[in-house]
Amino acid sequence: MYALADCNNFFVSCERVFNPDLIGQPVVVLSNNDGCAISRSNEAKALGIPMGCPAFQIKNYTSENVIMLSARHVLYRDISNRIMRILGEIAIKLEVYSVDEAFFQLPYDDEYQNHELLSEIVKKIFKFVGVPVSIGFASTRTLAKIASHVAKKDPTNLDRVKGLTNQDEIDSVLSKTKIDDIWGIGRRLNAKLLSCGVHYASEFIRLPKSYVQKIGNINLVRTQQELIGHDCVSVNPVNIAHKSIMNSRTFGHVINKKREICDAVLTFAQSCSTQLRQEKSAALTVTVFVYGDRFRQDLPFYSNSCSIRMQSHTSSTIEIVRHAIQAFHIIYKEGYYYRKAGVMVTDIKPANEIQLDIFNAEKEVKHKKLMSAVDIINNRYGTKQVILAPSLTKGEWAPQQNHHNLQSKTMRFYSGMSPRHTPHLNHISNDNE
DNA sequence: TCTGGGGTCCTAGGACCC
DNA sequence: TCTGGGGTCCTAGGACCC
Repeated sequence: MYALADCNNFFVSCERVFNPDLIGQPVVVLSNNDGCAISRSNEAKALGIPMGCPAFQIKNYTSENVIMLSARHVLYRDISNRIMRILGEIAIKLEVYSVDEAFFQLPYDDEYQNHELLSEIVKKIFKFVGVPVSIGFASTRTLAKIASHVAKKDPTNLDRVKGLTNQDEIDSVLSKTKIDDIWGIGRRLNAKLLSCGVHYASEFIRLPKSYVQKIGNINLVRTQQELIGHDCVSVNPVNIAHKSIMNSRTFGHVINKKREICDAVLTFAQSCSTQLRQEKSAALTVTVFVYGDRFRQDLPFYSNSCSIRMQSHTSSTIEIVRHAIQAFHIIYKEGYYYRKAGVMVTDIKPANEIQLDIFNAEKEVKHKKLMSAVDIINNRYGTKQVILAPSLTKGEWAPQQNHHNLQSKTMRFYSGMSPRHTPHLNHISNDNE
């Protein structure tokens, strides 16, 4: 039996932990740059505000005053960790799937016993963390996901736990589950399946395997098998090293000054390097991309990307930044306005599997020592205490975050954490750099 | 005026090999 | 005039997830 624990309206629920005045109000949490809605309270959903709704359009949905908040991902991560720890007390093979979701296996064969156990854990999480969680369980992860959906949506389900173990009940739920509510079926496959006359999960599971493979690919076949009850989808545990690491931002406004965009690229490259070292990994390829403003009709649009393969795998900030800047100079075009840029590192390997480059061995050893000193200082005194000198500019590109949840008293619980999560502002405010 | 960020996997097609 | 069969690897693009 797999269970899926899913936090309800997670980011909004986190904000409510710190500001109970938000309870009962229509609240949305906005993406970086205060761009669009990424989490909505039930009240906001009831007003018809869709996921991803641009912030400036929210008022079109209602005359009511919707509370909009800038996201604070550091805070959400911290609350997520607390919830995962509590789940870990009962879970067998906990798989943290995202910041607000985790799969795990259950200890009992008996549905009633499992239900009781999960009901207790839901209560415990709400008592100790303050975030409402729904849990579904079934014989496969895909069915567990549907069960958790049922647990969340059913108002008569007071303990927010739902088991889908009885075949008649599974059939009944699948006959009411629209195909785009199935985990693994997104916008495109939904459209394709609808055009084939398939509307509900119950219809989807009756399609011949070969036909499903033709419409989609092997993954869609797996999804179908999971709904039938064959366990064949797995999730990547969150603690294994990434295969790619990306850092990118939409700027607060369009920028046409090369120096400023380069400054952003430099910052992103530094973040990628730091994360690589945290994961004890090293990358071979650095990719930089720049992007215009796709919504501005009055400006010519330009976007491009460039990948550079370095001499050897590395996690050295100096090497990665150097190549990122090189790539940036290749794709930057004078005369255009830019709205977004990013850096990605790929071809990642564990650092201990890297062969020392015979021609650069001395430099690599030096960089390694320097980087570990930098990491020690930044870990002890706060991130970005030591950065590369060229990045000491004003950060014109910094995203906007203008909607604060002003609860300074409770925020002291989280001292040392940047409430606004605008990394660049942190280091310009430190004169002793 | 204002539209996010960060990941994974699969497949088709091209280049290249013998 | 006639031009095979079978592999591998890489990449871009498309799909999905939160």
